[in-house]
Amino acid sequence: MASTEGARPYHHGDLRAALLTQARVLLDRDGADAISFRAVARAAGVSPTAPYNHFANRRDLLAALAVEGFTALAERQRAAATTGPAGAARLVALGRAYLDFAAQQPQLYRLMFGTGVQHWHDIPAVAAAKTASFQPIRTTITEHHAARGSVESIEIAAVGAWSYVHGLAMLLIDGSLDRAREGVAGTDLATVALRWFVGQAMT
Amino acid sequence: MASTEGARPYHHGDLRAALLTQARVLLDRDGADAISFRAVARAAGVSPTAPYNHFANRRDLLAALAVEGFTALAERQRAAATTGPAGAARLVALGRAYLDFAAQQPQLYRLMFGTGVQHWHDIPAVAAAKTASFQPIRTTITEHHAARGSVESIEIAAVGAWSYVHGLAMLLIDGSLDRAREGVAGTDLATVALRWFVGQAMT
DNA sequence: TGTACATCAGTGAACGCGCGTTCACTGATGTAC
DNA sequence: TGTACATCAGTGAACGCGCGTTCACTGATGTAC
Repeated sequence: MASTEGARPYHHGDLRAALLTQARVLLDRDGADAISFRAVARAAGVSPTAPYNHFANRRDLLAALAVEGFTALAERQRAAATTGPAGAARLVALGRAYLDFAAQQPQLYRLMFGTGVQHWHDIPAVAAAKTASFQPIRTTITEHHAARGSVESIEIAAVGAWSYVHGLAMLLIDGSLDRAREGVAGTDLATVALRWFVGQAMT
Repeated sequence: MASTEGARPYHHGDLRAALLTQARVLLDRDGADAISFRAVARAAGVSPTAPYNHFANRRDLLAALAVEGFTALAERQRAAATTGPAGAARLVALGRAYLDFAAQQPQLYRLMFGTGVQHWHDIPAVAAAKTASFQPIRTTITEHHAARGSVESIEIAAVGAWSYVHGLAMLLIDGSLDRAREGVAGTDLATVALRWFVGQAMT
C-alpha cells in the first residue's frame, strides 16, 4: 500500500500557489463569497487546516488574490502604453487594456475594488499594489500632456481618466449598459466610449 | 401580567418597514454581509422567522433595499437637475447630487452596484429601478445638448457621464483617491473633478 | 350588536450545514557533526 | 557516509457559532351574517 505509484506525497510541493489557483477557480465561478478556507483546501485536495501553514486567515488569502490582480492589471496597462506610437491612440489602447482586464476576469476585478472585503486599505500590501496599478495611467497622461498644463491639472486629468475607465468597467461588467449597447450600432460600446473620452477630455 | 402598559403587542404594526430600517442599520455599520435574516429579526425584536411573512428570503430583502436606494438616488438627481438655471452649473449640480448620495451612504451604494448580491439583473424590480436611476443623467444631458448632436452621440455622452460619476464615486468611497486629494489644494477633489469633466466633455 | 369563523402575522423548537479556528499529532525533509 | 535531531508542512478530531429554512402552532384581527 505504502508509496504506490499514484500516492500523493505527504508534502505538496507548492501548496501556496495551488491554494491561490483554486481560490481563483472558486472566485471566477461563484464570486468572492464562495472562497472559504475549507473550500479552497478541499479543492486543493488537502486537509482543512493545511492552508494555515501559508495564510494567516481567510482575509489574508483574499488579500493575496487582490495583490496578484492589481499587479497583473498594472502590467497589462504598462504593456499597452508602451506599444505603438504616442498620441491619442496610445491612450485608447491603455484604456482598452484596462477594460479588457476587467471584462476577462470580472469577479477578480470586483474583489480588487471593494467587494467581499471591508477595509482593504488596512492591508499595506493591497494598498500599495492598488496605488501602483494607477501609475501607468498617471505616467501615460503626463507624457501625453507633456509640458502643457500644471502638475495639478495633469493629476486631475489622471484621476478623471481612472474614474472614467473604472466606472465604465464596473457598469459593463454588471450589465448596466446592456441596454445602451443596443443604441450604439456597429462598433462595440467600450471602444466608442473610450474614443469619445479621449477625444473630449484628453486634448 | 397580560397586557400591561409596556407590553409589546403581538402584532407589530409595520414590521416590513421596521425590518428594512434595521437592515439599513446593519448595512451601514458592517456592510451587506452583516445583513442576515436572523440578525435583522433580532434587531427588530421579533422571532427569527417573522420576516418570512414579508420577504421570501434574504435575497429578496436585499433587493428591496437596493430598489429603495436606486429610487432615492434618482430622486436626488432629479431635484438637483431641476433647481437653478440650465447650463454647465446644472450638470455639476447633478453630478454633485450623485456623489453626495454615494458619499453619505457608501454601503448602500456598494450594495446597489453589485457587491453582496450576484445576478442583480435577474430581479426585474432591481433592474428597473437601476435603469430608472440613469434617466436623470440622460434627460439632463439631452436638454443640455439640445439640438446639437445626434441621438447616438448624446447617448454616448450620457453613458460617459454615468461611467465617470460612478467610477469617481466608487474610488472616493473606497479611499483610492485619498492620496490624490492631497495633491489638489483648496477645493475638495469631488468638485474639482466634476468641473473638469463638465468643462472638457460637455461642451 | 353579537357571534362564528377565516385570515393574517406572529412564535419557538428543530433541522442540517459549512464555516473559522484550535489543538495535539506525525510524516518528511534538511542540517550539524 | 551515517546518525541524531530540529524544523517544516502536513493530518484529523473537535469546538462553538450563526445561518437559512421548515414546521406545527397560536394570538390577534377583520368580516359576513
